[in-house]
Amino acid sequence: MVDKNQELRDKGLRLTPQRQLVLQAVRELGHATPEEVAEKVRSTHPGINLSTVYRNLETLENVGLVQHTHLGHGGATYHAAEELTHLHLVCGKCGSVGDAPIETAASFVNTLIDEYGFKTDVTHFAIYGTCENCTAKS
Amino acid sequence: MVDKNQELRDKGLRLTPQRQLVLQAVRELGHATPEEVAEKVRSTHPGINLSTVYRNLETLENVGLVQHTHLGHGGATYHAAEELTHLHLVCGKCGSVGDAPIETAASFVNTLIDEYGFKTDVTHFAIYGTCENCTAKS
DNA sequence: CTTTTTTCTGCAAGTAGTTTGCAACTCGCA
DNA sequence: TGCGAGTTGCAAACTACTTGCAGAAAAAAG
Repeated sequence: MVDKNQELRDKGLRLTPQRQLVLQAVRELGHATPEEVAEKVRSTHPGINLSTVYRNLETLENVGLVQHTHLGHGGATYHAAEELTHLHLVCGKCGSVGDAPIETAASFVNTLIDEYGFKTDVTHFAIYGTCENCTAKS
Repeated sequence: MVDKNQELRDKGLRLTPQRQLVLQAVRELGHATPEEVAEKVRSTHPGINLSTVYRNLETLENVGLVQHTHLGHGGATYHAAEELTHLHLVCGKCGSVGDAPIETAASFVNTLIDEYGFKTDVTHFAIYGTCENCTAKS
Protein backbone atom coordinates (compact mmCIF):
# COMPACT_ATOMS: atom_id res chain seq x y z
CA MET A 1 0.00 0.00 0.00
CA VAL A 2 1.10 3.50 -0.79
CA ASP A 3 2.37 5.58 2.06
CA LYS A 4 -0.40 8.10 2.53
CA ASN A 5 1.78 10.42 4.46
CA GLN A 6 4.09 10.75 1.56
CA GLU A 7 1.31 10.93 -0.94
CA LEU A 8 -0.12 14.06 0.60
CA ARG A 9 3.14 15.70 1.48
CA ASP A 10 4.45 15.22 -2.03
CA LYS A 11 1.67 17.50 -3.14
CA GLY A 12 2.81 20.18 -0.75
CA LEU A 13 0.00 19.56 1.70
CA ARG A 14 0.13 19.24 5.41
CA LEU A 15 -0.75 15.96 6.89
CA THR A 16 -3.62 16.61 9.24
CA PRO A 17 -5.90 13.95 10.61
CA GLN A 18 -8.90 15.70 9.07
CA ARG A 19 -7.32 15.71 5.65
CA GLN A 20 -6.45 12.05 5.82
CA LEU A 21 -9.93 11.18 6.96
CA VAL A 22 -11.56 13.10 4.15
CA LEU A 23 -9.41 11.44 1.52
CA GLN A 24 -9.99 8.05 3.02
CA ALA A 25 -13.73 8.62 3.17
CA VAL A 26 -13.88 9.59 -0.50
CA ARG A 27 -11.95 6.48 -1.42
CA GLU A 28 -14.14 4.22 0.61
CA LEU A 29 -17.41 5.74 -0.50
CA GLY A 30 -16.88 5.71 -4.22
CA HIS A 31 -19.37 8.43 -5.07
CA ALA A 32 -20.20 10.85 -2.30
CA THR A 33 -21.56 14.29 -1.68
CA PRO A 34 -19.72 16.57 0.74
CA GLU A 35 -22.41 15.87 3.27
CA GLU A 36 -21.93 12.12 2.96
CA VAL A 37 -18.19 12.49 3.29
CA ALA A 38 -18.68 14.52 6.45
CA GLU A 39 -21.00 11.91 7.87
CA LYS A 40 -18.54 9.14 7.15
CA VAL A 41 -15.68 11.04 8.68
CA ARG A 42 -17.70 11.84 11.75
CA SER A 43 -18.36 8.20 12.39
CA THR A 44 -14.78 7.91 13.56
CA HIS A 45 -13.92 11.50 14.37
CA PRO A 46 -17.07 13.33 15.47
CA GLY A 47 -15.66 16.79 15.94
CA ILE A 48 -14.86 17.52 12.33
CA ASN A 49 -16.45 20.61 10.88
CA LEU A 50 -18.39 20.65 7.66
CA SER A 51 -16.43 23.58 6.31
CA THR A 52 -13.24 21.64 6.88
CA VAL A 53 -14.65 18.90 4.70
CA TYR A 54 -15.50 21.37 1.96
CA ARG A 55 -12.09 22.98 2.15
CA ASN A 56 -10.32 19.69 2.05
CA LEU A 57 -12.30 18.41 -0.87
CA GLU A 58 -11.36 21.54 -2.73
CA THR A 59 -7.72 21.23 -1.76
CA LEU A 60 -7.57 17.57 -2.67
CA GLU A 61 -9.16 18.36 -5.97
CA ASN A 62 -6.58 21.04 -6.69
CA VAL A 63 -3.77 18.56 -6.29
CA GLY A 64 -5.58 15.94 -8.32
CA LEU A 65 -6.35 13.34 -5.68
CA VAL A 66 -10.11 13.67 -6.00
CA GLN A 67 -12.50 15.04 -8.58
CA HIS A 68 -16.09 16.12 -8.58
CA THR A 69 -18.96 15.54 -10.94
CA HIS A 70 -22.36 17.10 -11.16
CA LEU A 71 -24.92 14.38 -11.02
CA GLY A 72 -27.88 16.59 -11.62
CA HIS A 73 -29.86 17.46 -8.56
CA GLY A 74 -27.44 20.26 -7.86
CA GLY A 75 -25.01 18.91 -5.34
CA ALA A 76 -21.52 17.98 -6.43
CA THR A 77 -20.33 14.41 -5.99
CA TYR A 78 -16.74 13.54 -5.23
CA HIS A 79 -14.64 10.60 -6.35
CA ALA A 80 -11.14 9.47 -5.71
CA ALA A 81 -9.12 10.28 -8.82
CA GLU A 82 -8.03 6.68 -9.32
CA GLU A 83 -11.64 5.55 -9.38
CA LEU A 84 -12.56 7.69 -12.32
CA THR A 85 -12.57 4.95 -14.84
CA HIS A 86 -16.25 4.88 -15.60
CA LEU A 87 -19.15 6.95 -16.84
CA HIS A 88 -22.04 7.76 -14.55
CA LEU A 89 -25.48 6.74 -15.65
CA VAL A 90 -27.87 8.72 -13.50
CA CYS A 91 -31.45 7.57 -13.43
CA GLY A 92 -33.85 10.48 -13.33
CA LYS A 93 -36.59 8.35 -11.78
CA CYS A 94 -34.97 6.43 -8.96
CA GLY A 95 -31.83 8.51 -8.61
CA SER A 96 -29.53 5.52 -8.84
CA VAL A 97 -26.08 5.96 -10.30
CA GLY A 98 -24.85 3.18 -12.55
CA ASP A 99 -21.47 2.76 -14.16
CA ALA A 100 -20.26 2.00 -17.63
CA PRO A 101 -16.68 1.80 -18.88
CA ILE A 102 -15.20 4.87 -20.51
CA GLU A 103 -14.70 3.04 -23.78
CA THR A 104 -18.43 3.04 -24.30
CA ALA A 105 -18.14 6.71 -25.17
CA ALA A 106 -14.89 6.57 -27.09
CA SER A 107 -16.24 7.09 -30.57
CA PHE A 108 -18.63 9.74 -29.40
CA VAL A 109 -15.76 11.61 -27.76
CA ASN A 110 -13.72 11.38 -30.92
CA THR A 111 -16.54 12.73 -33.02
CA LEU A 112 -16.82 15.75 -30.79
CA ILE A 113 -13.12 16.45 -31.05
CA ASP A 114 -13.05 16.01 -34.80
CA GLU A 115 -16.13 17.98 -35.64
CA TYR A 116 -16.29 20.62 -32.93
CA GLY A 117 -12.81 20.76 -31.45
CA PHE A 118 -14.48 20.00 -28.13
CA LYS A 119 -12.40 17.90 -25.76
CA THR A 120 -14.83 16.03 -23.59
CA ASP A 121 -13.81 15.29 -20.06
CA VAL A 122 -15.45 11.95 -19.89
CA THR A 123 -14.85 11.58 -16.17
CA HIS A 124 -16.72 14.77 -15.35
CA PHE A 125 -19.74 13.90 -17.25
CA ALA A 126 -22.99 12.55 -15.99
CA ILE A 127 -25.48 10.93 -18.27
CA TYR A 128 -29.18 11.29 -17.56
CA GLY A 129 -31.82 8.84 -18.47
CA THR A 130 -33.89 6.00 -17.16
CA CYS A 131 -32.32 2.86 -15.82
CA GLU A 132 -33.35 -0.65 -16.75
CA ASN A 133 -35.29 -1.14 -13.54
CA CYS A 134 -37.38 1.97 -13.89
CA THR A 135 -37.98 1.34 -17.57
CA ALA A 136 -39.37 -2.05 -16.69
CA LYS A 137 -41.65 -0.70 -13.99
CA SER A 138 -43.35 1.97 -16.05
CA MET B 1 -48.44 30.74 -35.41
CA VAL B 2 -49.97 28.59 -32.73
CA ASP B 3 -52.58 30.17 -30.54
CA LYS B 4 -50.82 30.48 -27.21
CA ASN B 5 -54.01 30.77 -25.31
CA GLN B 6 -55.13 27.45 -26.59
CA GLU B 7 -51.73 25.92 -26.16
CA LEU B 8 -51.72 26.55 -22.44
CA ARG B 9 -55.34 25.85 -21.81
CA ASP B 10 -55.14 22.55 -23.63
CA LYS B 11 -52.75 21.46 -20.92
CA GLY B 12 -55.24 22.33 -18.25
CA LEU B 13 -53.45 25.48 -17.21
CA ARG B 14 -54.86 28.88 -16.53
CA LEU B 15 -53.85 31.61 -18.79
CA THR B 16 -52.26 34.26 -16.63
CA PRO B 17 -50.09 37.08 -17.92
CA GLN B 18 -47.22 35.86 -15.77
CA ARG B 19 -47.42 32.38 -17.18
CA GLN B 20 -47.45 33.60 -20.74
CA LEU B 21 -44.52 35.89 -20.09
CA VAL B 22 -42.45 33.13 -18.54
CA LEU B 23 -43.06 30.80 -21.45
CA GLN B 24 -42.34 33.52 -23.95
CA ALA B 25 -39.12 34.45 -22.16
CA VAL B 26 -37.87 30.87 -22.18
CA ARG B 27 -38.59 30.63 -25.89
CA GLU B 28 -36.81 33.84 -26.68
CA LEU B 29 -33.80 33.18 -24.53
CA GLY B 30 -32.94 29.70 -25.72
CA HIS B 31 -30.99 28.64 -22.63
CA ALA B 32 -31.79 30.49 -19.46
CA THR B 33 -31.55 30.21 -15.70
CA PRO B 34 -34.60 31.08 -13.60
CA GLU B 35 -32.90 34.33 -12.70
CA GLU B 36 -32.42 35.24 -16.34
CA VAL B 37 -36.00 34.39 -17.14
CA ALA B 38 -37.15 36.63 -14.32
CA GLU B 39 -34.99 39.46 -15.56
CA LYS B 40 -36.34 39.13 -19.07
CA VAL B 41 -39.91 39.03 -17.88
CA ARG B 42 -39.37 42.05 -15.67
CA SER B 43 -38.22 44.11 -18.60
CA THR B 44 -41.81 44.28 -19.75
CA HIS B 45 -43.67 43.46 -16.55
CA PRO B 46 -41.64 44.66 -13.56
CA GLY B 47 -43.86 43.46 -10.76
CA ILE B 48 -43.45 39.76 -11.32
CA ASN B 49 -42.16 37.80 -8.39
CA LEU B 50 -39.22 35.46 -8.56
CA SER B 51 -41.11 32.66 -6.89
CA THR B 52 -43.81 32.98 -9.53
CA VAL B 53 -41.15 32.41 -12.14
CA TYR B 54 -39.93 29.31 -10.33
CA ARG B 55 -43.43 27.97 -9.94
CA ASN B 56 -44.29 28.57 -13.55
CA LEU B 57 -41.13 26.95 -14.81
CA GLU B 58 -42.03 23.92 -12.77
CA THR B 59 -45.61 23.91 -14.00
CA LEU B 60 -44.60 24.37 -17.62
CA GLU B 61 -42.13 21.56 -17.23
CA ASN B 62 -44.81 19.27 -15.85
CA VAL B 63 -46.94 19.73 -18.93
CA GLY B 64 -43.97 19.36 -21.24
CA LEU B 65 -43.65 22.86 -22.65
CA VAL B 66 -40.22 23.47 -21.18
CA GLN B 67 -37.43 21.31 -19.82
CA HIS B 68 -34.42 21.89 -17.66
CA THR B 69 -30.86 20.74 -17.82
CA HIS B 70 -28.06 20.87 -15.31
CA LEU B 71 -25.16 22.60 -16.88
CA GLY B 72 -22.78 22.00 -14.05
CA HIS B 73 -22.28 24.96 -11.79
CA GLY B 74 -25.41 24.01 -9.92
CA GLY B 75 -28.16 26.17 -11.30
CA ALA B 76 -30.71 24.62 -13.63
CA THR B 77 -31.14 25.97 -17.12
CA TYR B 78 -34.45 25.99 -18.90
CA HIS B 79 -35.28 25.46 -22.56
CA ALA B 80 -38.42 25.51 -24.58
CA ALA B 81 -39.32 21.90 -25.34
CA GLU B 82 -39.31 22.44 -29.10
CA GLU B 83 -35.76 23.77 -28.94
CA LEU B 84 -34.37 20.61 -27.47
CA THR B 85 -32.82 19.32 -30.60
CA HIS B 86 -29.19 19.61 -29.64
CA LEU B 87 -26.62 18.47 -27.12
CA HIS B 88 -24.99 20.96 -24.79
CA LEU B 89 -21.25 21.18 -24.81
CA VAL B 90 -20.31 22.99 -21.63
CA CYS B 91 -16.79 24.35 -21.40
CA GLY B 92 -15.39 24.00 -17.92
CA LYS B 93 -12.93 26.82 -18.48
CA CYS B 94 -14.88 29.65 -20.03
CA GLY B 95 -18.36 28.45 -19.17
CA SER B 96 -19.62 28.74 -22.72
CA VAL B 97 -22.35 26.41 -23.90
CA GLY B 98 -22.00 25.08 -27.43
CA ASP B 99 -24.42 22.96 -29.39
CA ALA B 100 -24.13 19.80 -31.40
CA PRO B 101 -26.89 17.86 -33.12
CA ILE B 102 -28.41 14.93 -31.31
CA GLU B 103 -27.31 12.52 -34.00
CA THR B 104 -23.74 12.96 -32.82
CA ALA B 105 -24.61 10.81 -29.87
CA ALA B 106 -26.87 8.33 -31.61
CA SER B 107 -24.56 5.34 -31.60
CA PHE B 108 -23.45 6.04 -28.07
CA VAL B 109 -27.06 6.14 -26.94
CA ASN B 110 -27.77 2.87 -28.70
CA THR B 111 -24.82 1.20 -27.06
CA LEU B 112 -26.09 2.20 -23.64
CA ILE B 113 -29.50 0.81 -24.36
CA ASP B 114 -28.17 -2.44 -25.76
CA GLU B 115 -25.55 -3.13 -23.15
CA TYR B 116 -27.00 -1.59 -20.01
CA GLY B 117 -30.70 -1.17 -20.68
CA PHE B 118 -30.16 2.49 -19.91
CA LYS B 119 -32.36 4.85 -21.90
CA THR B 120 -30.45 8.07 -22.17
CA ASP B 121 -32.41 11.26 -22.27
CA VAL B 122 -30.16 13.00 -24.67
CA THR B 123 -31.92 16.32 -24.24
CA HIS B 124 -31.26 16.41 -20.52
CA PHE B 125 -27.64 15.74 -20.78
CA ALA B 126 -24.81 18.20 -20.52
CA ILE B 127 -21.36 17.33 -21.72
CA TYR B 128 -18.36 18.75 -19.92
CA GLY B 129 -15.04 19.45 -21.44
CA THR B 130 -12.91 22.14 -22.95
CA CYS B 131 -14.01 24.11 -25.98
CA GLU B 132 -11.89 24.77 -29.02
CA ASN B 133 -11.11 28.31 -27.94
CA CYS B 134 -9.88 27.40 -24.49
CA THR B 135 -7.91 24.45 -25.82
CA ALA B 136 -6.10 26.82 -28.16
CA LYS B 137 -5.30 29.30 -25.41
CA SER B 138 -3.71 26.90 -22.94
C1' DC C 1 13.58 19.87 21.98
C1' DT C 2 12.12 24.63 21.60
C1' DT C 3 10.98 28.38 18.66
C1' DT C 4 9.23 30.18 14.51
C1' DT C 5 6.68 30.10 10.41
C1' DT C 6 2.86 28.87 7.97
C1' DT C 7 -0.99 26.24 7.05
C1' DC C 8 -5.15 24.40 8.72
C1' DT C 9 -9.26 24.03 11.72
C1' DG C 10 -13.48 25.35 14.16
C1' DC C 11 -16.80 28.53 14.77
C1' DA C 12 -20.09 31.78 13.49
C1' DA C 13 -21.91 34.59 10.27
C1' DG C 14 -22.90 35.32 5.44
C1' DT C 15 -24.47 34.37 0.62
C1' DA C 16 -26.85 32.31 -3.42
C1' DG C 17 -30.37 29.79 -5.14
C1' DT C 18 -34.69 27.76 -4.40
C1' DT C 19 -38.97 26.48 -1.73
C1' DT C 20 -42.99 27.12 1.19
C1' DG C 21 -47.11 28.97 3.94
C1' DC C 22 -50.57 31.92 3.58
C1' DA C 23 -53.76 35.61 2.50
C1' DA C 24 -55.32 38.07 -1.40
C1' DC C 25 -56.40 37.87 -6.10
C1' DT C 26 -58.22 36.46 -10.71
C1' DC C 27 -59.29 33.17 -14.36
C1' DG C 28 -62.71 30.19 -16.26
C1' DC C 29 -67.10 28.46 -15.81
C1' DA C 30 -72.05 28.62 -14.73
C1' DT D 1 -72.25 38.57 -12.03
C1' DG D 2 -70.71 35.30 -8.72
C1' DC D 3 -68.39 31.20 -7.23
C1' DG D 4 -64.42 28.17 -6.51
C1' DA D 5 -60.12 26.40 -7.75
C1' DG D 6 -55.85 27.68 -9.47
C1' DT D 7 -52.40 31.44 -9.08
C1' DT D 8 -49.80 35.30 -7.30
C1' DG D 9 -46.95 38.20 -4.13
C1' DC D 10 -44.70 38.49 -0.04
C1' DA D 11 -41.94 37.14 3.71
C1' DA D 12 -39.77 33.68 5.93
C1' DA D 13 -37.52 29.35 5.71
C1' DC D 14 -34.23 26.20 3.85
C1' DT D 15 -30.27 23.97 1.63
C1' DA D 16 -25.83 23.98 -0.01
C1' DC D 17 -21.86 26.23 0.17
C1' DT D 18 -18.40 30.11 1.37
C1' DT D 19 -15.80 33.35 4.16
C1' DG D 20 -13.36 35.98 8.06
C1' DC D 21 -10.98 35.39 11.82
C1' DA D 22 -8.59 33.78 15.96
C1' DG D 23 -6.56 29.98 17.87
C1' DA D 24 -4.39 25.28 17.06
C1' DA D 25 -1.00 22.43 15.19
C1' DA D 26 2.18 20.80 11.33
C1' DA D 27 6.63 21.50 9.32
C1' DA D 28 10.89 23.93 9.23
C1' DA D 29 14.56 26.26 11.60
C1' DG D 30 17.57 26.84 15.35
